[in-house]
Amino acid sequence: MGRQPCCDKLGVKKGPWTAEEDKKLVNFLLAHGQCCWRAVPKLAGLRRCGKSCRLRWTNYLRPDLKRGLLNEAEEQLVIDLHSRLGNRWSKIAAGLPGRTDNEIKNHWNTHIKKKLIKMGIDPITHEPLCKQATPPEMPCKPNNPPADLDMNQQNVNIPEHGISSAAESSSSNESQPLEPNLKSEDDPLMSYILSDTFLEDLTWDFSASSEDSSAADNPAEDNSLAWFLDCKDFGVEDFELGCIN
DNA sequence: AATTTGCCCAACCGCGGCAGT
DNA sequence: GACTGCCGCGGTTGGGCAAAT
Repeated sequence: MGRQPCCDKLGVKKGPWTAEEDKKLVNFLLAHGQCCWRAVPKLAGLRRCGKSCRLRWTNYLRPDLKRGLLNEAEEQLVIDLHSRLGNRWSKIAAGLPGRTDNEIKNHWNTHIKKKLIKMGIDPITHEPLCKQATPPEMPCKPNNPPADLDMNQQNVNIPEHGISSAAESSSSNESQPLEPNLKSEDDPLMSYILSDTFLEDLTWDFSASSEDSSAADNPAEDNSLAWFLDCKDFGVEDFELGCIN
């Protein structure tokens, strides 16, 4: 037989994460590290599947993440890496410390792609659109490049090989810091994580996990204790809690 | 001021590769 | 070697928000 399923389909919460869930997950992972995603939700006292926890952690909660929009240099680097790697977002993200594949993918789809198209560059091949079998409505050259793209005209130097001038291109737009980056103090959770209180708070508080606020509202779900006790199902004893000290 | 429209991004879904049994 | 499950990845969705009307 194979392994046990990663999560029970029943009773697994979906949708947006609450601050309380974030706190539990961060507490757990910072205290014990990432060992086995399947086990994390139960050990952390969360009604989520391991996959969801991993995603939340890697895309949002990791302390080493940069917050806010990609700057010009990063954007240029993404374009360059994409021209060589294609849609391998995880590989691209590896070249931008502190950025996630999801973030880069989103930024690409919402910003960069449109910019390139407006500039007459195919966002897939990175070739000028006029070199290809262009749709009739697609101009070879941007007829009226929007003013807000002027800054990119000289910057987006689609590379055929090697990293293009990301560094120098970034300097040309320093006067316009797109948007203020989200500061940690703006985000209650990140503020909490970075605070001394958080570090002092790193306790193995399983009792907290058993009091799910939603359970109080819904007696049918008030099986948190059973849920937590269920940990034995995948064998806490077998699970080498040596990684959890 | 109320409603509509469009954009952005966090999160979910499904698949492929790898590893355990 | 076959089967089963986990992990990681890329694609997609939908809710929230701001701008436009």
